[in-house]
Amino acid sequence: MYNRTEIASLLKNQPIGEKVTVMGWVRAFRNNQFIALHDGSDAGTLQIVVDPEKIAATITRRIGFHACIMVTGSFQSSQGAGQQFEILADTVEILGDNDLEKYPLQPKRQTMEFLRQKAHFRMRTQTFSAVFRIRHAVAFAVHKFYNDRGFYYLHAPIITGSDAEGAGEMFRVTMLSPDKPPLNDEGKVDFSKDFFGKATNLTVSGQLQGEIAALALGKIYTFGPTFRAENSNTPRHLAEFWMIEPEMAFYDIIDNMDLAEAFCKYLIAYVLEHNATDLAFLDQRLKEEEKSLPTDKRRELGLLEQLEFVVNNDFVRITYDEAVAILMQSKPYKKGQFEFPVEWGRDLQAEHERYLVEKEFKKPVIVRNYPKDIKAFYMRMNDDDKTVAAMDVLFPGIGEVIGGSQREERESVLIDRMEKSGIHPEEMDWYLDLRRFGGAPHSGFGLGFERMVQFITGMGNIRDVIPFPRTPGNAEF
RNA sequence: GCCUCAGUAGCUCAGCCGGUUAGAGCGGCGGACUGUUAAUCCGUAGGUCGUAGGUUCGAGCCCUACCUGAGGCGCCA
Repeated sequence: MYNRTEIASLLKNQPIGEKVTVMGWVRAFRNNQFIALHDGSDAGTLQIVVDPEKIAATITRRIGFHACIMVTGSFQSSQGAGQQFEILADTVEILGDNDLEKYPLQPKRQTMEFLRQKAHFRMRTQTFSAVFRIRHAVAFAVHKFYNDRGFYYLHAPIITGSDAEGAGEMFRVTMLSPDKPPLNDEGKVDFSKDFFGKATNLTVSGQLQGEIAALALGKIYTFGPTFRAENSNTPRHLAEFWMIEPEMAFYDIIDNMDLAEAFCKYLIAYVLEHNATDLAFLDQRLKEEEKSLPTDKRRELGLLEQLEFVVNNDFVRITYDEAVAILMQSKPYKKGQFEFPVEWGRDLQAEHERYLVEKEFKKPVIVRNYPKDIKAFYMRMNDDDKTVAAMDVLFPGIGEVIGGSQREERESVLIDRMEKSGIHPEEMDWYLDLRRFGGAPHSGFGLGFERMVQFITGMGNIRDVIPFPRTPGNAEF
């Protein structure tokens, strides 16, 4: 076995004077003498000092950018100013040469677009290793948050047979021949001959299954991949993304909003506490990037300042009615600068949401009680008979990070809403059963995992916070 | 799906009104360097100008189509 020590452990335990072995990749080799080595265990690098009298030139010649090496030597306080510790190398062994004439990465700033094409190498960069360490931390914090509050982790199915989830275009799952599928009497594809005996798709939401569980276990959450076959080409959409969907019995829309706000703040606070070095690097990266922008296009708050601000301030809570009233009083509305009309009954457009979050309140905003006609059938009808108990959490920069609602628990109202939405109640009999037999008031929401990671890391494009992005026309790796 | 912009060396870009042999920085390669921190210094090799047509005496530059990428919008998380 390898008797090696991780860099993170050395920096923590500081075994001054001890002989240690480290393995990792070269980030820089300066003055033919100083190696900056990283092994993924820590955001930073460890300096290795090479004495040319101890290490042969045949070895030092091969110490290049991102070459993999093993070093044995003594751990010491550093004489240089840039770092606290270093290893004085006794031996250096090349574990993996790197042919720099062919290697695409370079020790310099490279664009996200270029690195995205090299997804098998991009995690080696400081930016992406920081992003993916934080992605891990957020995922872990999700489980910790719910576990600590008595929620059960429910594994919703990836392949589903229900076609009424209503959250967007679905990817079909089939084993039928694409050339000659079996046809029924009407000349249409006969999915009864397919693997599952019916048409099946990749899930667009675990909510409906979540409701089943919540009405037995009380409080549950799902956390898994979700698929949307929408032709969405934006920096905020993926065809395959991860979603967290808590569902709670005996929660009304206000309880639901309280949980959503606490959840967002917890995730951010967790990363602030556990990934300070990574965040500091990303904060700096963002500041550098914004230097090239005109002053009015720069963020008002730095990344760290913004995260602290969100954790330490209450989200603004307004109703849809209030949102429309505020927008109608706004300068851009009066000057005719909005592209889309503001009118009760129309959905809020991205430009309207951005005005509320970034100009009017300058903090996260929760809008609730939307007109029934622009929201899904399962959302609970309010007493005014015009709005439903839906809520969206809007974040600066990325827009909607959470969408949720109190669910309609009254069978007759639900059937009425289904019929008006063009959904056949008989196809969702099991869903109606939940109301018929011991139904309970309940609520839930969905949080887009990548959007939250995007907000926390300050990355501009959602494709840069998931290891292998799937978008229209792209499924590499 | 709609709209806008872009594609020139490995990367990031410049290239004037269409006019000789297409440039720079970084990176690579060769060399120097025993305290460097985006190391530095000297030298050097890299190009079918996204693809296919067209206009023209002449196209990196103008026109058309397509491909790819980015941004905005819509759909949403």
